[in-house]
Amino acid sequence: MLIGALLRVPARAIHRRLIRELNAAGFEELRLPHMAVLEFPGPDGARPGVLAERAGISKQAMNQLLRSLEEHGYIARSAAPNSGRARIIRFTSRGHAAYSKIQEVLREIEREWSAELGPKRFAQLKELLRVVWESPLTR
Amino acid sequence: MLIGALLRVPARAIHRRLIRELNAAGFEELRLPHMAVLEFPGPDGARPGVLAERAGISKQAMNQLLRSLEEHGYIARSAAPNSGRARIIRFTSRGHAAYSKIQEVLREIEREWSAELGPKRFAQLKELLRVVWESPLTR
DNA sequence: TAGCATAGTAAATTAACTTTACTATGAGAG
DNA sequence: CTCTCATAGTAAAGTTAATTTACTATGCTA
Repeated sequence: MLIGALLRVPARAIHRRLIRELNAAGFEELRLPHMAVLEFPGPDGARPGVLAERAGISKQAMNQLLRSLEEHGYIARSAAPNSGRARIIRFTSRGHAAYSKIQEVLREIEREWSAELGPKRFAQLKELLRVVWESPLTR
Repeated sequence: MLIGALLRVPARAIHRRLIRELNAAGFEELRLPHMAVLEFPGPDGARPGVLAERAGISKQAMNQLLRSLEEHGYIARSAAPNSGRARIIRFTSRGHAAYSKIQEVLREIEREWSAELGPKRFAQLKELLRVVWESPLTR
């Protein structure tokens, strides 16, 4: 089994479960594409262009996601201080609640994995992934 | 850092690199959605409905991907033996070549990761991911 | 053999992303 | 100072990809 499938399958399982549990928790408008905005480290305080780059989509596509999230009351696009053109994304309270829910589900998933692998091996797994993350490999 | 981001970011990096290198190697029609068909363990010998379930998309969506891949000469949809309605997907030689290219790129990525982490830690990482894979966690 | 479930397909619709195009701001050259 | 050019953000149009709806053909079983 090559590394592609080994990473892809669990990553996708987590993604789908997040959406499912968010929808069940009352955040019904959230679809998979919205996760590009909400996932770690979240949009709060960031600028649209930075979010687009993070997510690996165009600024225009990000703008559509942001507009959608704004219409549904998750975020606000406000003018940045000290700058005429820059914008800053801010969570509304609903946005904060959704983001907290995501964290909560992820922590629950971590508990489950930890139970399955044992705490020691789970910590090892996270540590190895962190090393990969911080290396130039993922850029 | 929670497990979601730790898995998602490298998985996406691999995904994008695969597309990039496939396109550069002459498989120019392949887009990201096609990967749902081509990624491990590949469509060869499988039935459309099974592929759809694997990829987590509807049978209809899978059918569109298969038609697109058929039009571009990667696969053939042939009637399954001993059954009137079932179909079997078969790689053409071009499809085989693309699939081999994917394997090749993945092995190159594994070499890079192995060099970065060291062979021992890389083997550990794969082993831990394999345990996760085989557990009920990813279903 | 009638009724029903399943596999596969297709058309229409909806959703999501890219391409193209524009405005406004800011930075630097002259 | 002001002209030019690069950058941030946005929007509309067009394209691509997905779902929803609907249908045919096959096979099972009551």
